[in-house]
Amino acid sequence: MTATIGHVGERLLTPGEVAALFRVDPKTVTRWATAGRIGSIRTPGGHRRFRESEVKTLLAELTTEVSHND
Amino acid sequence: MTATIGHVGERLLTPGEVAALFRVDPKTVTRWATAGRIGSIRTPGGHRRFRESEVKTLLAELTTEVSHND
DNA sequence: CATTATTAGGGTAATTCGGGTA
DNA sequence: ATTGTCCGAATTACCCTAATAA
Repeated sequence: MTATIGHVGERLLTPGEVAALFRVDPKTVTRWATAGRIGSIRTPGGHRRFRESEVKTLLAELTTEVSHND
Repeated sequence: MTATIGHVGERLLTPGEVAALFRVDPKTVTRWATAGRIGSIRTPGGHRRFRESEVKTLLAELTTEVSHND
């Protein structure tokens, strides 16, 4: 059975995975997190993890950017 | 409120469950315990168990939320 | 008692961090 | 202002076998 852990049970992505989705360097993803443009969860060791749902939302917003061309 | 029950009855999580929450390898959770970054209980056989409340608290403390308003 | 999955160990790659720079 | 890269240091991931858990 899968434990129902509310908001904490969100699927998480590594910096490298997020970077691959956006086609940017992992360091850039780190900067987005530092700048507060994307939420992040830190491991006790200091590495970042990102919410898959939030990443997908940001990716969807990129598609919307196309309409700026008028 | 409940009388002085302390930590008795606390739900315990396995290394694999904690690892899934942080999106890390179970071995990494073991290192956290060894390094004293997270408290752990030992089964008579030597396997580690973690307090759910402590894990959730840790997750909450290391989480950065972001409001997407531009 | 037998089976399957998970964990403990240890060792070695791969990733990430942080700062500084282009 | 944003991103990419170089660096050293730290953290994490994957490999194995034996033991524990359920």
